[in-house]
Amino acid sequence: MFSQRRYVILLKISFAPLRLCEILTIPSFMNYHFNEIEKKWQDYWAKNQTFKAENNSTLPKYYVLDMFPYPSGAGLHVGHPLGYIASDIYARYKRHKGFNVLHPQGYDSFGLPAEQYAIQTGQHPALTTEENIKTYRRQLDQIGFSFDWSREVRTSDPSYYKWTQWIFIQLFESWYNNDTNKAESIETLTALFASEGNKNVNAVCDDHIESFSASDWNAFSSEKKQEILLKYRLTYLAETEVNWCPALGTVLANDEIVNGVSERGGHPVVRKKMTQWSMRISAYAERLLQGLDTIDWTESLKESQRNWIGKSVGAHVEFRVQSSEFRVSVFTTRPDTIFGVSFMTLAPEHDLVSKITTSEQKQKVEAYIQATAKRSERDRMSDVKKISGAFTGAYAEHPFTKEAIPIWIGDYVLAGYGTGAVMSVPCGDQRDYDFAKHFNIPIPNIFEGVDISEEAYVSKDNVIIANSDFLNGLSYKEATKKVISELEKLNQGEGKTNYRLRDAVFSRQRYWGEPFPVYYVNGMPQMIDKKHLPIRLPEVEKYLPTETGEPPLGRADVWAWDTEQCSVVSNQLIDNKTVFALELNTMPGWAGSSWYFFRYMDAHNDEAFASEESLSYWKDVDLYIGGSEHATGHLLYSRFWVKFLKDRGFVSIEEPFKKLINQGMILGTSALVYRIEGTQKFVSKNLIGDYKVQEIHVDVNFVNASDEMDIEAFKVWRSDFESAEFILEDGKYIVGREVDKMSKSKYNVVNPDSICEQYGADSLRLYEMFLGPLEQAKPWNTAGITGVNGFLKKLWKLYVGDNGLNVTDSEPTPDNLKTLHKTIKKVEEDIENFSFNTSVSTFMIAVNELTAQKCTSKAILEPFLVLLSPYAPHITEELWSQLGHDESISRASFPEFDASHLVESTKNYPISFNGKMKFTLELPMDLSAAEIEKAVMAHEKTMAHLEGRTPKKVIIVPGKIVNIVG
RNA sequence: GCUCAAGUGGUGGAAUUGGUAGACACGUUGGAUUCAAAAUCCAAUGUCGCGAGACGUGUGGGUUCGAUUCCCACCUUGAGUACCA
Repeated sequence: MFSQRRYVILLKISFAPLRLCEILTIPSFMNYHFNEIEKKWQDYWAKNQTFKAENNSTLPKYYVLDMFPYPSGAGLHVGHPLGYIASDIYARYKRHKGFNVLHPQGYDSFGLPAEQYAIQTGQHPALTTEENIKTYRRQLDQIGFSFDWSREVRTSDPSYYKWTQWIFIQLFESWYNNDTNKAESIETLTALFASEGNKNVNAVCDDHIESFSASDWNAFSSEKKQEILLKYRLTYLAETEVNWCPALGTVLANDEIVNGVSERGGHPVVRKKMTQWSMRISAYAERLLQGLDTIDWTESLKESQRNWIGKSVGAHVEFRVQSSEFRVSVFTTRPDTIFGVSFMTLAPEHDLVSKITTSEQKQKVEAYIQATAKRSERDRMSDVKKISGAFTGAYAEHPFTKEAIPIWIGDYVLAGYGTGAVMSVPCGDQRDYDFAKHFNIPIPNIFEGVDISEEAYVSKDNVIIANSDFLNGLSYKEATKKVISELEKLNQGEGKTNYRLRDAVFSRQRYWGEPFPVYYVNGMPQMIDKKHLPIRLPEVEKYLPTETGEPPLGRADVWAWDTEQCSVVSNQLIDNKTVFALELNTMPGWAGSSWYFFRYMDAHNDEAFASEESLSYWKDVDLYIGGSEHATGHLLYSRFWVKFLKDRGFVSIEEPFKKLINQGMILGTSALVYRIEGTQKFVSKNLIGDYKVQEIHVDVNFVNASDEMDIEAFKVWRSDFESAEFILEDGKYIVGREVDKMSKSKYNVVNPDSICEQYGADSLRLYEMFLGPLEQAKPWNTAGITGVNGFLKKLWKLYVGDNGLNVTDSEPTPDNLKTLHKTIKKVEEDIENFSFNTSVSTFMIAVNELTAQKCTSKAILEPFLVLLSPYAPHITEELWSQLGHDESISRASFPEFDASHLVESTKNYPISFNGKMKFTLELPMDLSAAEIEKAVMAHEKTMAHLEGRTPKKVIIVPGKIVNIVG
């Protein structure tokens, strides 16, 4: 692993470089020249469109998809292709197994980094994106993926985002009917309104919608109607409190915020009221939850979606506020504890606060509200433990006892969840308990035989309610049922299910995203007619949003859409009599990625996002591979859009991704050198001792497999190290190691280009799989690649000898057959279970065995190539063609496993035990009678324990029972 | 705090209806080849012990003829989530 430079020096000082001689004197076909082979077959595949998938076939379909990449400027490092290699192996395997495989690739090419780069350099994001895609494509091509590039999609391509805009219009023209439990055309809603008003409409919609009759509706003005409908549409415009990130100049969705700061850049985020487009994903909360049970995803991923959806079952309860008209409505999961309520708490932002606060308490309450408003989201999160609050002076009335309950405000109650108010039961909730203790509020105990002197009793299990009138003696379940029915009688509550899932904000104040197909007339949003799509991004002079949040599209004078309607809607005509204005926000990053898997089915369709035929043929993604960072973003939004498209009859599937695998991240192994503080002396790792040293990351390419650093390369690396001195151990400088994320700043990035150059793509593919289990995070270490590289060289030698091809028509020996068939069995099992790492070992063992057996039989060596070809497609393709095949090896079918080649010749030894039970011992033929005797004797005791069980077949080897077969 | 996942040699990791722990690879050591290096090949390589042998899968218990595997408690690490009523 020495650098190229060092290698050149070695060549120079050696006057008879043997390697060159070898190359000069020996015919080239004898050695494994991966560079030539890989180039040759990559060109062949491209030219022959070997992996082009057809939309109709008598073969069964199989759709293997990777999460498409965002083409960043840095290009690929060795961590990126991991998932692509795994999916490629699976796709190639499925082709061998006789499936019509769809395995496409594309780019999620709208996004913030291209825009940031544009802001800094003034270069148009489309240009940098194009450049980056070229680099990605070159890097992907050299790894030998079997993608069908004829179906490539780019989310920033107008012919693609035309359909993203189209789907947006569909969402706008739909509402969610709870009675039919699906989205319907907005026309069915207006028909209902016109015939019976909104009394009987059971829709997912905004809160606080006034009720109206049919005649009211028919009398409403057009604007009024639009305003009402907006509250029902699946994408709607609303003034909501959003996560505003001033540094990025845009709003962020909940899943784009990590620990109170923006996921990208780590900038602070504040709450701000803005008018924004939102997606009514909450309508689908229950179906998104239920659907998880029908798909084959990892439990942990399902769990994080379940947490995100956050279903909680409980009750909605209303408390009258004494001597006023107001009611405080709360959501609780513990209605059974209603007799334990000793106070109520409202979020400081709650609407009622200003209305019910008494004049004596006004000053304190206002001071408290101001103090909490000042604290950012992050501060509020960081001192969770601090208890604070204020008494409003108002009292609520208990629905059953009619006792007065003081109403407090406190910032431990969140305005955004439930109703923003809670009924506080200190004996049953720890936060209520702490609050009560802090403000000396009574803590009545309503649990039988439970000590609450130190903390609240929060468990729902093994609890008997006491001191609770008609609930006494009941369990949690019984009491909950009972109290809900009593509340319903009083018309002061009902059973309710709450979800944590919020509607998703869909507007971004950015340039590099999909424009909305929207214009406004008198403030009301209108969809631009579908025939004018796509609405293209206009040219602007500056890509930066303004500080106040005005989107960069506002700078556009001319919109690049040359239709009649354009001239009507264009901003230039804003002074006309009717005021038209375009929507200037763009869509968020997840818009384009929420449906791209359908576009691959029919990527060039101009009439629809995909034809009905292609949609009904390919249906859904059978296998989806990608990182787990999309658990609550992309994977949830995609499922939402698919369910919506199904409801409206555009697709026939309920879930887009049948099986999903998260590949683990490949980490970098950083190398560290130790500089003695204040000097230019570097001390080798094991000699640090008492020196005070400073750790410095050094380029991993200067370090070999035994952690020895190339000192010369280090010195020329950076000018300030030119005069470096070294304290060596055994003449070597040994570096320290540390595992980090791969990043430029740690100098631990390994580029697939240089790996392909030095060892070849087949080695890279095998090694990435060999590193460890697909789903696990694991550090990269280039040193180990010599192992798989050596394997490929051995493989080549097995097929190609000094005098040409080693393969003959000779009969395979039983040993040959055994090696082949155990390999078939293992590899097939491994691929089906996605344990690609262990099959690499299996191949190595097989090649060693076949080499030792001096196997030349075509009947063995030919099917063996097919087994290996998903993993190492280039070398197998080359050998396949040398064996005389005209067609690509990818057309060959997977060899059939035949168990008879694995079974040792056996003889059954029926033995009886205690004169009653009979066991059949299957033993290898070559076992001597004495050994059998010994085996049975050694397990006399064991047998005794088996007595009384159903007789079984016992397979044993000397000294041990290996298996008990039922 | 809660939820989930995982702890095995110097390193990455094998081993499941409970049955020879450490496959395979890296690294290390020794040898062959070479003027020399690279490459290649052979051998050794869990720990202790000259050896027979003993010990050994995070810790402590349990079930079992038998536990890396199953159960309980704990410790550690990683990921997600966080005042969700």
